[in-house]
Amino acid sequence: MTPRRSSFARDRPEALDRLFHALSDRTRRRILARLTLGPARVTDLAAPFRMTLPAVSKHLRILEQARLVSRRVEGRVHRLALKGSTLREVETWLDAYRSFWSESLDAIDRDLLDHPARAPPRTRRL
Amino acid sequence: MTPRRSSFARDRPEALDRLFHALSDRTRRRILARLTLGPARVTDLAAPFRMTLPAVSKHLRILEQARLVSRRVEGRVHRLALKGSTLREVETWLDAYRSFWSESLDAIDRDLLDHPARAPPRTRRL
DNA sequence: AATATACTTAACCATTTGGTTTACTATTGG
DNA sequence: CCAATAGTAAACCAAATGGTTAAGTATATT
Repeated sequence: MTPRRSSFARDRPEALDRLFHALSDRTRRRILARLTLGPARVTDLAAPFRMTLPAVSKHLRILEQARLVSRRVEGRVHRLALKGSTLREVETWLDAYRSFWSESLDAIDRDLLDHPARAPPRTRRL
Repeated sequence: MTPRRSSFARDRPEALDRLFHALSDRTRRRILARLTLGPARVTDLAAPFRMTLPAVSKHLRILEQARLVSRRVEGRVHRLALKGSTLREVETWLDAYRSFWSESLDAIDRDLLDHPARAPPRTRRL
């Protein structure tokens, strides 16, 4: 078993993987927040951070590969801009789960109501 | 700014970090999708996957620590359930960016309109 | 032409991740 | 009591992550 498949299940980190992974780092989220104010150069984006420029450069590449930012090279300056449209993909993914938080109960609670385990079977009030 | 901080910025992976990281794995997203159908036991959740039970167990722990699933131990069975309410936190985070995709243009395009670099300054049509 | 500026690339490192196998700890059922 | 079942824990491993320093490549500036 485990048919062909070079190594593990991490062959090609599909789009959502890259997207969520890009968002899972606080530095990268701060960069995105900064970019809501408008496009910026790499040096400017790096300024607020205590890390070196190459470190920020890597973060930007990750954001770029996740399609969360776009890059325009103008001479020696790289101008980064937010690609808000990609965040809509997160929203789209979330859509499938929206009903699970617009309902007032989490699944576990619903389950409790359906099959009360040892709790008194009276209607939950309060 | 950025008060004492022992080593790097990875002291305590704050809630959003854990949340997005939990979502950045395809296996974990599939588990969440499965849980929209209702609570399930570990073995059942593991069944569709080609990995071992301990591997799934680890994924579940990550989802649990991200507060995306809740666990109820009933005898020797662990019953996992979706905690939809946590996904609302992702939605809340996304709120700050909503205007950037409801507008028809990405930031880079807006910037092009504001400060046309070398492109002809005529109104973009098409 | 020479220097400064704006970045990236490369090589390296410690830690984390996602998987494995091999124990181990409950519970449940015969 | 004994065996099967449901799951975690521990030890290990290769690969990825997030950072560093040092070097390299263009483009501006003087």
